[in-house]
Amino acid sequence: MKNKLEELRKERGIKQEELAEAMEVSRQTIGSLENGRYNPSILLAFKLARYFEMSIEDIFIYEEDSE
Amino acid sequence: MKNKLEELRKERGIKQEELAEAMEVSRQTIGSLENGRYNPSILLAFKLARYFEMSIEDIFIYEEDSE
DNA sequence: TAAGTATGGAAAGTAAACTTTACATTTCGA
DNA sequence: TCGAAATGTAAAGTTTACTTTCCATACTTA
Repeated sequence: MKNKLEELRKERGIKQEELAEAMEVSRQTIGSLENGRYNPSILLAFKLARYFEMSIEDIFIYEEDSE
Repeated sequence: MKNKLEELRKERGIKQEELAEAMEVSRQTIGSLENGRYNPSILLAFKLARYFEMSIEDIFIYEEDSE
Protein backbone atom coordinates (compact mmCIF):
# COMPACT_ATOMS: atom_id res chain seq x y z
CA MET A 1 0.00 0.00 0.00
CA LYS A 2 1.28 3.39 -0.93
CA ASN A 3 0.30 6.71 0.58
CA LYS A 4 0.61 10.45 0.14
CA LEU A 5 1.53 11.31 3.70
CA GLU A 6 4.91 12.91 3.12
CA GLU A 7 3.55 14.96 0.24
CA LEU A 8 0.49 16.08 2.22
CA ARG A 9 2.52 16.86 5.31
CA LYS A 10 5.00 18.97 3.37
CA GLU A 11 2.20 20.84 1.62
CA ARG A 12 1.08 21.93 5.07
CA GLY A 13 4.62 22.79 6.06
CA ILE A 14 4.63 20.73 9.21
CA LYS A 15 7.22 18.41 10.75
CA GLN A 16 6.82 14.69 11.29
CA GLU A 17 6.86 15.43 14.98
CA GLU A 18 3.98 17.87 14.75
CA LEU A 19 1.85 15.47 12.75
CA ALA A 20 2.71 12.74 15.23
CA GLU A 21 1.54 14.87 18.13
CA ALA A 22 -1.71 15.73 16.36
CA MET A 23 -2.33 12.02 15.70
CA GLU A 24 -1.22 10.99 19.18
CA VAL A 25 1.42 8.60 17.88
CA SER A 26 5.22 8.66 17.95
CA ARG A 27 7.37 10.46 15.40
CA GLN A 28 8.77 7.08 14.39
CA THR A 29 5.31 5.85 13.50
CA ILE A 30 4.79 8.74 11.08
CA GLY A 31 8.24 8.18 9.60
CA SER A 32 7.54 4.49 9.20
CA LEU A 33 4.29 5.16 7.38
CA GLU A 34 5.87 7.75 5.08
CA ASN A 35 8.65 5.35 4.21
CA GLY A 36 6.41 2.34 3.79
CA ARG A 37 7.82 0.24 6.61
CA TYR A 38 4.29 -0.70 7.65
CA ASN A 39 0.64 0.19 7.18
CA PRO A 40 -1.42 2.24 9.62
CA SER A 41 -4.13 0.73 11.79
CA ILE A 42 -7.59 1.68 10.55
CA LEU A 43 -7.99 4.01 13.52
CA LEU A 44 -4.84 5.92 12.63
CA ALA A 45 -5.92 5.99 8.98
CA PHE A 46 -9.21 7.58 10.03
CA LYS A 47 -7.44 10.17 12.15
CA LEU A 48 -5.05 11.07 9.33
CA ALA A 49 -7.94 11.33 6.87
CA ARG A 50 -9.82 13.60 9.21
CA TYR A 51 -6.70 15.70 9.81
CA PHE A 52 -6.03 16.20 6.09
CA GLU A 53 -9.73 16.55 5.33
CA MET A 54 -9.61 13.76 2.77
CA SER A 55 -10.96 10.24 2.49
CA ILE A 56 -8.84 7.29 3.51
CA GLU A 57 -8.99 6.14 -0.11
CA ASP A 58 -7.46 9.41 -1.30
CA ILE A 59 -4.51 9.20 1.06
CA PHE A 60 -3.83 5.47 0.98
CA ILE A 61 -3.57 3.73 -2.34
CA TYR A 62 -4.58 0.11 -2.15
CA GLU A 63 -3.30 -2.14 -4.88
CA GLU A 64 -4.60 -5.66 -5.08
CA ASP A 65 -2.34 -8.13 -3.26
CA SER A 66 -0.01 -5.49 -1.84
CA GLU A 67 1.00 -6.29 1.68
CA MET B 1 -15.64 1.88 15.78
CA LYS B 2 -18.93 0.52 14.54
CA ASN B 3 -19.58 -1.09 11.18
CA LYS B 4 -22.34 -2.30 8.89
CA LEU B 5 -20.85 -5.66 8.01
CA GLU B 6 -23.59 -7.94 9.31
CA GLU B 7 -26.25 -5.80 7.68
CA LEU B 8 -24.41 -5.67 4.35
CA ARG B 9 -23.63 -9.36 4.40
CA LYS B 10 -27.26 -10.30 5.09
CA GLU B 11 -28.47 -7.99 2.33
CA ARG B 12 -26.37 -10.08 -0.04
CA GLY B 13 -27.69 -13.29 1.49
CA ILE B 14 -24.28 -14.77 2.11
CA LYS B 15 -22.83 -16.65 5.07
CA GLN B 16 -19.96 -15.46 7.27
CA GLU B 17 -17.95 -18.32 5.85
CA GLU B 18 -18.51 -17.22 2.27
CA LEU B 19 -17.50 -13.65 3.03
CA ALA B 20 -14.46 -14.95 4.89
CA GLU B 21 -13.38 -16.98 1.87
CA ALA B 22 -13.82 -14.03 -0.46
CA MET B 23 -11.69 -11.87 1.87
CA GLU B 24 -9.15 -14.63 2.47
CA VAL B 25 -9.57 -14.52 6.24
CA SER B 26 -11.07 -16.97 8.72
CA ARG B 27 -14.78 -17.17 9.57
CA GLN B 28 -13.91 -16.15 13.12
CA THR B 29 -12.34 -12.94 11.86
CA ILE B 30 -15.58 -11.96 10.11
CA GLY B 31 -17.61 -12.88 13.19
CA SER B 32 -15.27 -10.87 15.40
CA LEU B 33 -15.61 -7.80 13.20
CA GLU B 34 -19.40 -8.10 13.04
CA ASN B 35 -19.59 -8.38 16.81
CA GLY B 36 -17.10 -5.62 17.50
CA ARG B 37 -14.44 -7.71 19.21
CA TYR B 38 -11.76 -5.90 17.22
CA ASN B 39 -11.18 -3.62 14.25
CA PRO B 40 -10.01 -4.75 10.82
CA SER B 41 -6.54 -4.01 9.51
CA ILE B 42 -6.59 -1.34 6.85
CA LEU B 43 -5.91 -3.98 4.18
CA LEU B 44 -8.94 -6.00 5.22
CA ALA B 45 -11.01 -2.81 5.37
CA PHE B 46 -10.00 -2.04 1.77
CA LYS B 47 -10.89 -5.55 0.63
CA LEU B 48 -14.30 -5.39 2.31
CA ALA B 49 -14.98 -1.97 0.82
CA ARG B 50 -14.07 -3.21 -2.62
CA TYR B 51 -16.23 -6.31 -2.14
CA PHE B 52 -19.30 -4.33 -1.10
CA GLU B 53 -18.56 -1.60 -3.64
CA MET B 54 -18.59 1.10 -0.98
CA SER B 55 -16.05 3.37 0.66
CA ILE B 56 -14.32 2.38 3.88
CA GLU B 57 -15.98 5.38 5.49
CA ASP B 58 -19.44 4.11 4.54
CA ILE B 59 -18.88 0.69 6.08
CA PHE B 60 -16.87 1.64 9.14
CA ILE B 61 -18.13 4.41 11.37
CA TYR B 62 -15.34 6.18 13.18
CA GLU B 63 -16.30 8.07 16.29
CA GLU B 64 -13.70 10.28 17.91
CA ASP B 65 -11.82 8.49 20.71
CA SER B 66 -13.46 5.12 20.09
CA GLU B 67 -10.98 2.33 20.42
C1' DT C 1 -36.85 -35.67 17.71
C1' DA C 2 -32.63 -36.01 15.51
C1' DA C 3 -29.21 -34.27 12.46
C1' DG C 4 -27.17 -30.82 9.82
C1' DT C 5 -26.11 -25.84 9.17
C1' DA C 6 -24.89 -21.21 10.72
C1' DT C 7 -23.21 -18.40 14.30
C1' DG C 8 -20.98 -17.07 18.98
C1' DG C 9 -17.11 -17.07 21.37
C1' DA C 10 -12.96 -18.76 24.19
C1' DA C 11 -7.89 -20.24 24.32
C1' DA C 12 -3.37 -20.26 22.75
C1' DG C 13 -0.25 -19.00 19.36
C1' DT C 14 1.70 -15.85 15.40
C1' DA C 15 2.15 -11.51 12.87
C1' DA C 16 2.04 -6.81 12.42
C1' DA C 17 1.29 -2.07 14.38
C1' DC C 18 3.14 0.82 17.63
C1' DT C 19 6.26 2.43 21.69
C1' DT C 20 10.62 3.96 23.73
C1' DT C 21 15.39 4.45 23.36
C1' DA C 22 19.29 5.35 20.89
C1' DC C 23 22.25 6.81 17.35
C1' DA C 24 23.43 8.12 12.49
C1' DT C 25 22.63 11.01 8.57
C1' DT C 26 20.69 14.83 6.07
C1' DT C 27 19.31 19.53 5.66
C1' DC C 28 19.56 24.27 6.33
C1' DG C 29 19.94 28.77 8.35
C1' DA C 30 23.24 31.96 10.49
C1' DT D 1 31.00 25.98 7.22
C1' DC D 2 29.32 25.05 11.68
C1' DG D 3 25.66 23.65 14.62
C1' DA D 4 21.09 22.71 15.35
C1' DA D 5 16.97 20.86 13.65
C1' DA D 6 14.66 17.30 11.04
C1' DT D 7 14.61 12.80 9.45
C1' DG D 8 16.10 7.68 8.91
C1' DT D 9 16.26 3.56 11.00
C1' DA D 10 17.26 -0.36 14.19
C1' DA D 11 16.38 -3.08 18.54
C1' DA D 12 13.52 -4.76 22.03
C1' DG D 13 9.20 -4.74 24.14
C1' DT D 14 3.77 -4.29 24.22
C1' DT D 15 -0.70 -4.50 22.10
C1' DT D 16 -3.90 -5.92 18.81
C1' DA D 17 -5.32 -8.28 14.49
C1' DC D 18 -5.67 -12.69 12.95
C1' DT D 19 -5.17 -18.02 12.90
C1' DT D 20 -6.43 -22.68 14.26
C1' DT D 21 -8.87 -25.55 17.23
C1' DC D 22 -12.63 -26.46 19.92
C1' DC D 23 -17.12 -26.44 21.96
C1' DA D 24 -21.79 -24.39 22.78
C1' DT D 25 -26.09 -22.63 21.04
C1' DA D 26 -29.80 -21.54 17.72
C1' DC D 27 -32.32 -22.67 13.72
C1' DT D 28 -33.89 -25.44 10.20
C1' DT D 29 -35.73 -29.53 8.05
C1' DA D 30 -36.45 -34.36 7.34
